[in-house]
Amino acid sequence: MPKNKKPAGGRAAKNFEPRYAAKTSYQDRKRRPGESSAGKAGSKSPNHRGYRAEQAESAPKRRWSAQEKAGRDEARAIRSQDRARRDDRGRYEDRPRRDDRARYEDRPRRDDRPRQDERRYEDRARRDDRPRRDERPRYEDRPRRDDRGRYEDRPRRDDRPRQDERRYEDRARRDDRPRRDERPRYEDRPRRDDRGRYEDRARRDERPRRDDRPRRGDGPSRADWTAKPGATRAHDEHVDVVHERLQARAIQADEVSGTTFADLGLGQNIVRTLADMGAETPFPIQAATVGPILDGADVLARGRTGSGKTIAFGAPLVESILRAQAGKKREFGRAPRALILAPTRELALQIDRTIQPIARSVGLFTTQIYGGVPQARQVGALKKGVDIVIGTPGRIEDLHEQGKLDLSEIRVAVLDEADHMCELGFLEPVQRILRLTEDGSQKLLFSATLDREVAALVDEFLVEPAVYEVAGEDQDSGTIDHRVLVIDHRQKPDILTSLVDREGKTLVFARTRAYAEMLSEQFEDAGVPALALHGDLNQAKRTRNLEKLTSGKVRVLVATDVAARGIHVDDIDLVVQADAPDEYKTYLHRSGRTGRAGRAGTVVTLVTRQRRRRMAELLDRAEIDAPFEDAAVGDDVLEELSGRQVDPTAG
DNA sequence: AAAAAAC
Repeated sequence: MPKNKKPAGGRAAKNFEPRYAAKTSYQDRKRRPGESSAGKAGSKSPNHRGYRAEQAESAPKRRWSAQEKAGRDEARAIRSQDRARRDDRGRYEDRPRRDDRARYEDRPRRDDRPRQDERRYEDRARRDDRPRRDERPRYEDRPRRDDRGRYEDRPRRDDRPRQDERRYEDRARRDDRPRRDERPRYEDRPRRDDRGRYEDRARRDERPRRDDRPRRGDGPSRADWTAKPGATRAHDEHVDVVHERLQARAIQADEVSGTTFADLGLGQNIVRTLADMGAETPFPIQAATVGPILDGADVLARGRTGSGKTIAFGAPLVESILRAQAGKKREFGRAPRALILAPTRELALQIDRTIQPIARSVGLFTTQIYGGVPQARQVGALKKGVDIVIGTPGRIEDLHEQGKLDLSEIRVAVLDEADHMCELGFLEPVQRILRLTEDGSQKLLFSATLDREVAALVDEFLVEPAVYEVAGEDQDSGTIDHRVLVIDHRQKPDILTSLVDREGKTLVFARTRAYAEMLSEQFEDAGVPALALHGDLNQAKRTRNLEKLTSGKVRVLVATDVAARGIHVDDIDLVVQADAPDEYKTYLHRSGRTGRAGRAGTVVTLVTRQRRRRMAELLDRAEIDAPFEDAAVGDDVLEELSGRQVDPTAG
């Protein structure tokens, strides 16, 4: 394949230069240890091979000590290893041809120059011809570090706002920047007043309070949880902060039934590709958001897990970019026009798998930009030019800082799992990235759990955003059967093994990487093939293990919350939470790995007696009804949940 | 507190 040859040739060509440069290090070999490190303060400990007594610094030239010889031999050994390694790089064929070199006869005669190993120190340029060692500025006399521009004296950082401290208020005023009017105005759309506008959302106090609704048990009220956002309990326990829900314009499912993707404004090629992917007619969330996105509005959308959010933003995004590019040539090395940010690499990869075919159907290119894999391919794609970048914040910032990713022409930016992207650790990189996009770029925020947590981004980046959701589509109305097993802690391993020993695909969630790893090994040992998915694995393994679950080569995957959000595997029919989640949102996302696109699924959460109440509170916040039942090893409930036949004669 | 996210 010429494709393979090209990079190889390129590498060889590149190596050509450094090999000549390598001569320098060959010359280095003539140096003796004493000189090469002249002036440097040797090791202070007498037993160290680099040890040089203080007075050696100024002492007259003398013979090599045994110690120095040993040091020299060792240095030689290291250098010859280096040489061997060098040889591994440049291929023999690529090295300078023999004919290019001076012919043997023409080279200095053997006798004219000492052989490498015979060359003696004395044969080198005479001391007198060179600056004498003692005449050279001594290390001590060289400009002191302190004499150079001191860090403190350099232009103060404080003179300009630090990147992460730069506040929205300090930025160019909106009015000073290109007007948003260049985009199709959202106002021109019909039914504008029907929208739940962000600004108009019902104020907290005006809405029915959550505690007015039927509650399970007597846990702290929602008001208690939200009264002081971020407040901590007496001990260092994590607090499941419940953010105010955004009021949305609820799309009635029947309101959009009968609508087609074409009706929504998508072009023929895209519609056909969607159909090929199995999306014949739009899901409600898609019917709700495609129009506004095509109109250029900033959109917040909440759609139940597995409700088709990726297409809801992906298809109109491709259509928008296509329209904006209309009539323009596809330039080599063009800057990307759309950016999709995701919280995990797996999710970024998966989004690309959905969007790439849609984009390609109209001649647009996508690329994944995420960490854990070599940059070269990603940079190569960017050099050729892509239209849509899909990735995770770290690598995107990295490539931007390296000048390899130009974000200045991004006109549509999407945050998938937007509320998660607003959490500690994600928010700031996301803000920095969004600030790099084109002024007035369209922002789309999607999540199954979209709440006021995204306020930090909404207030800075979104203009008159509308919130959409599908009426009656909260998590509890879905196709998922929620169960809580109250167990004895000591039986947990056996109960887990019993649950996962089944036919269907099972996703097990563990709180830590170590426990996820441990559980997968435990299942293996018990004869249930299982793999792990967590951040301690290299990306190749992560990708492979998830793929093995998708393809069915393994039916049990034990994961940390890296797999909690967005990951779509068609037919996971059981989710087991080996550790109960800390946050109601985590519960919703984890459980959303099953019951995708209307399928049935079961979520089993294991809790100990002590955690019972906390779990009840969490489920209350998640607005999920789940029966609690005691379970022990061998109980029928384990058989039932795992889908194994319960023996009717067993009583 | 853990997990994720860059080399």
